[in-house]
Amino acid sequence: MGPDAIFSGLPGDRDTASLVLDAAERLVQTRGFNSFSYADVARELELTKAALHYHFATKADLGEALLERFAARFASALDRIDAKPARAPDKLAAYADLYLDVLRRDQMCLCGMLAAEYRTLPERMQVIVVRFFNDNEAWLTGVVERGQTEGTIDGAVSPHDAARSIVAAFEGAMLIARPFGDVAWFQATAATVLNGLVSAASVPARGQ
Amino acid sequence: MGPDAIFSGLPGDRDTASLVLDAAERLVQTRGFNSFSYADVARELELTKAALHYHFATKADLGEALLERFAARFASALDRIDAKPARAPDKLAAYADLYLDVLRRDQMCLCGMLAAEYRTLPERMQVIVVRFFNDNEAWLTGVVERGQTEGTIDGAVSPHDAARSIVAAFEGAMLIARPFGDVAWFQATAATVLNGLVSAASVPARGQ
DNA sequence: TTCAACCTACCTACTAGTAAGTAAGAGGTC
DNA sequence: GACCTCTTACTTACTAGTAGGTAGGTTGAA
Repeated sequence: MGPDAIFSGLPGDRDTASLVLDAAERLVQTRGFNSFSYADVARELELTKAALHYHFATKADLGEALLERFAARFASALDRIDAKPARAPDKLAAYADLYLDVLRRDQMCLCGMLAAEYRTLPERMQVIVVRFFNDNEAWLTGVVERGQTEGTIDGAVSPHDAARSIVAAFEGAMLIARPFGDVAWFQATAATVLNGLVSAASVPARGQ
Repeated sequence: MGPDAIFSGLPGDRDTASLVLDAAERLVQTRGFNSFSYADVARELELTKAALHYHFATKADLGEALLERFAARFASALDRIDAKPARAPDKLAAYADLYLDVLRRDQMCLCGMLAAEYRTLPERMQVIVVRFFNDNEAWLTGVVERGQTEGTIDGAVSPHDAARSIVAAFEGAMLIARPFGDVAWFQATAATVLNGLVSAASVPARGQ
């Protein structure tokens, strides 16, 4: 479904700046922002550290560019889900697949990783991380609301709370599934959470 | 309820090794394992780095000791919950309070933080982190099972899956609530998740 | 007098970041 | 089409500072 690499930037552009962002992104999502260095990226791209500083003067600039690109790509992934006519549970499943794609590459969600490191991040990066979670919450709230209107989502839960529990569960499931090296851990947990939100009326039996 | 500081080691012992662990623990839970240094701890305790190396020869040793102490303290916190006669939903609420206590200090769960940094950790630390999540899962599975037997937890969900969704949601909620600087974010999300597991039969109305 | 618990003084490796220089090319002018 | 200027995308060689870690000496109490 949809083009691959929605979360992680597989090289579409071939210009150096994009390649730097690609490498840095992968490093952040596997090791963390504080646990990779310009030297790591330089080695990988067979450039010098100074060349990287030419494109991104400081590590904070690099991090910011990373987040901006990620936010744009993520927003368009949500747009793509919105574009298809589907009922809420299917949209939520598609949303889960975004996470799953990242986890399959043994990576953590970029903003999830940066949330852990939050207190050590440059201020402008902090702002974008918070915005990411806000946007997710808003998008999910909308999906849940429409699901309740169409009768596919349990009407007893507040859409806002439901949205929060989805982001929290998905981020947490990713965080934990990665040390376990177990993609199925994420899948089962995500399914359980989403199942709990599905309207009893719209499902014949709730047994597994 | 219960003694304070179940997650974080407020100084009970006054010996240097414990004080080092206390300081390191707080630093890990706010900044991460790779984002604090022996120099940070030394400065705080007004010691030299060499003195720290006397107590914990390497940073890996320090991290391991940190995890062992944390695991022991966490296990005894779970024992304390088990000791009180209470129904499953109350035990799960008490479990949520363990997380809440940490978050109130603007800290991340130790193992949650280390899960994010997993790929950069010394091998022996990795093993303990995974064990922590396994133990949590096992304990929660037991609570959910007993809850289903006593009729307080919805019987339709597999206890194992329910347990996983609880750990995931709590860790994720903590991860996200911290950048928001909003303890209520965690509380609302945790309540939503737990509410979703409570048996419909045991609750008169499910509205908020 | 022994020994735990330090300290001084260091080391090597790495961190982000900078200064100064350069090869290759674009764009305009005569 | 030859010359000049300016830009892009780097390089080499460096800085100050920090990382974890160590060798060897000091101190005070049992």
